[in-house]
Parts: sequence; structure tokens; C-alpha cells
Amino acid sequence: MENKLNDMRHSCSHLLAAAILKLYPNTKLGIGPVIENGFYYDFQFENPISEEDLSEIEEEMRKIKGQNLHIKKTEHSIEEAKRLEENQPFKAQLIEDLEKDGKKTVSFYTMGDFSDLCEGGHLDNTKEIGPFKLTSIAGAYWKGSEKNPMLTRIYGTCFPTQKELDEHLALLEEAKKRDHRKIGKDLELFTFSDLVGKGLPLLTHKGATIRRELERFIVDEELKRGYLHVITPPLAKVDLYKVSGHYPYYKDTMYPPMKVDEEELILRPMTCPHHFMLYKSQPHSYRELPIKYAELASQFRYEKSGELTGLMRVRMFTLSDAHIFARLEQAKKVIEEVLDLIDYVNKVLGLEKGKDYKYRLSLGDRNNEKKYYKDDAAWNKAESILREVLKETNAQYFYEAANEAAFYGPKIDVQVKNVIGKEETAFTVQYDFVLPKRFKLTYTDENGKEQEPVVVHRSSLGAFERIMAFLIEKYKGAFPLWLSPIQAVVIPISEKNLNFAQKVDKMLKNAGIRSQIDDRDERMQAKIREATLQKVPYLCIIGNKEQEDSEKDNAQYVCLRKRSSEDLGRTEVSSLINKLKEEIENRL
RNA sequence: GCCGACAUAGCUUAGUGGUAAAGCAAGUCAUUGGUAAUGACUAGACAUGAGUUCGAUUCUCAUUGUCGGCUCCA
Repeated sequence: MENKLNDMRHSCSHLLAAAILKLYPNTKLGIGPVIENGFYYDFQFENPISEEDLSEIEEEMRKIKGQNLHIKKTEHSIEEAKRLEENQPFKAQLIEDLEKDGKKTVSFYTMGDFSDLCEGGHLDNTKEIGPFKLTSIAGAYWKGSEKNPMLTRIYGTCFPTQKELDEHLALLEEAKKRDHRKIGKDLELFTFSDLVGKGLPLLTHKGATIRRELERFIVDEELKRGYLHVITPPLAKVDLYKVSGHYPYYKDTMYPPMKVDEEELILRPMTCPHHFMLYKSQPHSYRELPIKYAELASQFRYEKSGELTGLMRVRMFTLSDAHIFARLEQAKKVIEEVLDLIDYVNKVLGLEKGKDYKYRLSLGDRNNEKKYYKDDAAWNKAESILREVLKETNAQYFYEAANEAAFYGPKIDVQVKNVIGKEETAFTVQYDFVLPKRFKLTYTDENGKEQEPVVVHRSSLGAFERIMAFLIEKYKGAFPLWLSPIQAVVIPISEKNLNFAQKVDKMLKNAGIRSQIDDRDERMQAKIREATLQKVPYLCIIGNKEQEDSEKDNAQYVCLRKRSSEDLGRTEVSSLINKLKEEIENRL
């Protein structure tokens, strides 16, 4: 079934190419593979096309499909194939690549008068292609390399039935609604300013509240687990990064140095060297290890402008960073403990293992000495430790990825999926056997001899910016109580109830609840609507009934309602406070 | 950075070679309300800079930023 769908999408991509050649005969063809949820085809057009042309192309595709063309596979020798594609330079390149791989023949698929070099996986006839839609148009480098020409990529999707296609398109619409950039604007969590600069988010008091709660949570949790929270400057001499060896690997993504007096300073792109210098400020005994320095560390990275996305990808971010200095024999346990912390953090945030996040074991390539430090034995050792931990603790939740390591060692990345299914690294645990050497980090062992520790770099909650983006999308802005910027809104029904409402608001505030009073001269319904749209968890409605009964009983009543529109009825303020405090405490 | 698209009030959108319309939000007044929008009125915008033009928000170019991708992601 799955393969049938892929074949259909593949045939649909050929249908697209056939239509393009009909409409724009001199177009050069790239490749047209199936991807998750659809397909694309890359073209080099004589003249640029735009989104408006897509419907015309779809029309042409329908015409060709309607001819009920048989899709026929043929085998050709390399020589023959080259002749067939002599007007298609990209295809010719592909044929040459196949020749280099030792292929003697290649296959073509033909529908009507359109014939295309293709490995296959196709339907038998164009009439079997289901309803399709061209979704977008974008630039893409030939063979994915920015040194190659930029082609025009047309994305499309195809489903067996119109209903499934419509559902898929509806899902994309839904994903747009959950987009953290949209919700961030609607709920006034953060904003950007052209003058401040791109990739530099400004958090409003509401966004800052979420950030502060996350910070408090993680610092408290780390302190419980024996981390030492430190503070180091977000600026350093360039030399620091030259010693660390980061400089040559990452100078493209660092901000340029600024000259101050005789020194060159740089905004730090990572915190490791700072923590190393802190470590080196005193001699260490094997008895102290592991030493765990943690910091809420601001870092600066010059991300390419096209890469910036809301809070997901920014140019200054704050990482819940830590560096653990350990004896080699402690490394495994240290990593286990880190994974345990990460699992705990994710559980509190409501992220589900396997569904919302997975572990990725990111390995180095022994032969890529440009990208990775050369020490095969150390790499083998480090990778096997990480793999072992994952196998023992998270066998069903991890996968391996080649060529994704840091230059100083392999790592475990926590990959979180966003609503559109796009994966990002949220947190990361890195095993480092290189930097301790570079910085000559040492400890004294039980025999009084100097030894070199290993360092585990890790992030427990990732960058606050990025985790906020995930949480906004996950909760659609309806955060759990402990993270909600406004936890309760007090709504007086009429002006007569204003004084009493102010008193209730004050009581809630004094109890540490983030309460707000809506004292505008609006109707109660309008206030309820607005608070609900702002995803405020609890609404306390106060009218004459509550006020009069409160005076009679010498108590404070409110009429309680949840943002889900569930009516909790009359509630005493003191019991409301206890209820909320408990919910906040348990981070529900 | 690259390819393509886009930029109108706090937000969402309309529109034009003769300086602009609406809804929501905001302010004022009236209304004193019982669980998702009370009514009236007021104020508020063509991203920035150049060019073409009698005249540019509209056309051209540049800049800045945004979006969809590519590339990248310590």
C-alpha cells in the first residue's frame, strides 16, 4: 500500500515534468523524487515562473493524465542513454555518475511523448494517478550544493482520493494556525524589530514570564542533581577560541572580532572554554569528580539570514548549558544521569518520548579529518559508550546518524518534531575527548598522578528560545498553569463589583498567582471571550450574587470558569488559591 | 548567503499614477450587564532611500525585514 502511494506520487512528479515540457519546451530537468507527503521536481526554466503559473501547470497535468497513457519502462545502454538525454545537461550528469558507479545500463520511463531517466517505482498508467495539487515553488541547488546552479523546485502532493488530499491540505492549514510565530503574535509573547535586527526576538512581559518559569524550573532541578550553577561573560578574547580549536571550525558562524585597545574580543558562540577556564582556576582531585558546571548561557551565532525562523532559529540565544568533568570510568554513568534528567525535563514539559522526541546518536566520520579531530581509538571508545547507554536505557527510542558529530566527539541529540513534522535538535549531550587535551585540563588521581578528565557537554532544556517555540506549538498557546503568563483573570460584571473584584485580584496576587483584573467598561461576555482567546486558564467572574453572599458569609466567592469553557461554579477564593497553588506546584 | 514571493493603522485585510477603505484592538460617551463580541463617536497606516513623472503608496532600482524552500545548524 505504502509503495503504491509512493509509485503514484513518483508518477505524478513525471506527470509534472511532462506538463512543464509541454508548456515550457526548453526547460532543463533535474530530479523528481518522492518525499514524505508528496513529491517535487527540479527544473531550470528559461524564464522564472511564479506561484500563479501553478494552476495552469496543474491544468496541463490533468490533460496529460486524461489521455490514459501507459507508463512504460525501457532499458538502455549508457551510450544510448547519453544520446537520449543530449539536450538535458543535468540528466546527462546523472548518467555519467551512474556510469562511474559501474552501471552498464540505465532505465527510462515513458508516458506518451515524455521520457525520463528514472530508477523506477511507477504506476502502469496515468489514469491511476489520484487527485493532486502543486503546493509551492522554491529554489534548490542542483545536487544540494551551494556551488551548483540554483534550480526551481516545484512541490506537489498526490493522494488516492480527493478526500485524503483535502484532509492533507486541511492538516497543513491547521499546522499554520499552530505556528509559534502566529501564536506568539496573537498572544503577545514576543516580537521582532527591524531596527534591533533580524533573529533577535524581543520577549514581552508574557513571553518573559514563560522564560522565567522555565529558567527557575531548570535551575532548581539542576541544583537538586548536584550541578554547580555558575555565571561567565558572554564575551571573550578571540584567543580563547583559538586555543579551544573552535575557531577554524566555526569562524564562519561567529561574529567578527571587535578590536578593543590591543585585544580582539568576540561574542561567544559557545560556553565550553569559559567553563574550562573556571575548572582550571583550581587544582582538582579525583574525589571531586564529576564536577558539573551549569549556566544559563547567552550565546551568539551568525546564522545565515535565510535560516532564521521565529524563536526556533535565532542569532542570540540562551542555552541551559553544562559541562561535566569526569574520570573516564565515570563517563557512562554521567551520560546515563544526563539522559535521566532530559527524560524528566521532557516529562514535565509534557513531551512524549517516541512521539514528540527521539534520541539520535550522531557519529563522526573517521575519514573526514577536516571536520573531525583525528583519533580513531578515542572515537571508537566514545561512540561505543554512548551507544551502550542508549541501548540499555532507550533501545526503542534512538537511531544512529553518520557524520553529525561535533568535531571533538560524538553526541546524542534529542530530536524534537514540530507540528509540520520538521525535526530540530532540542537538546544535546556531547562526549568530548579533545578539548580537555587542548586546554590541558587535569585532576590528580589516587596515586597523586595527573590525569586528563573527559568532558560531557550537555543541554538539559536546550535553548530557551527554541524550547519555547516547541511548547507554544505543542500547547497551541494554552500552556499548563505553571507556564501561563496570566493564570487568572478577574472579571467584574458591573462597575458595582469593581471594588470587590480588586480585592480578589489582590488576594490572588499576594498568594503568588499571576492574576489580572479586566476592569474595562465592557460586557462580561466580551471579557470572557477575550480571556478565553488569550488562553487564560482560569476566569473568576464576580457579580452581585457573589458580592452579596460574600458580605453575608464574611467570605470571598467568585464564579469560576476554565478556558475550556468548563464552569466550575461558586468557589471560595482561599480554596481557589490552594487549588491553583497545587496545580502550579505539580506543574500540571 | 542563494532562488522565488511579499511589505498598507497595534492586528487582519481592501484599494489606487492625483496622499487611502473596513473589521478587531485603543480612546471618549452612553449602557450596569450572569458565562465567547452592547451601541455611538474619535484618533491612527502606504517599511526606508533614491529614480522616472506635473504628481508615486501604486512604476523602476537599492536597502531593510518577512514568508516558502535550498544550504547550514556547535
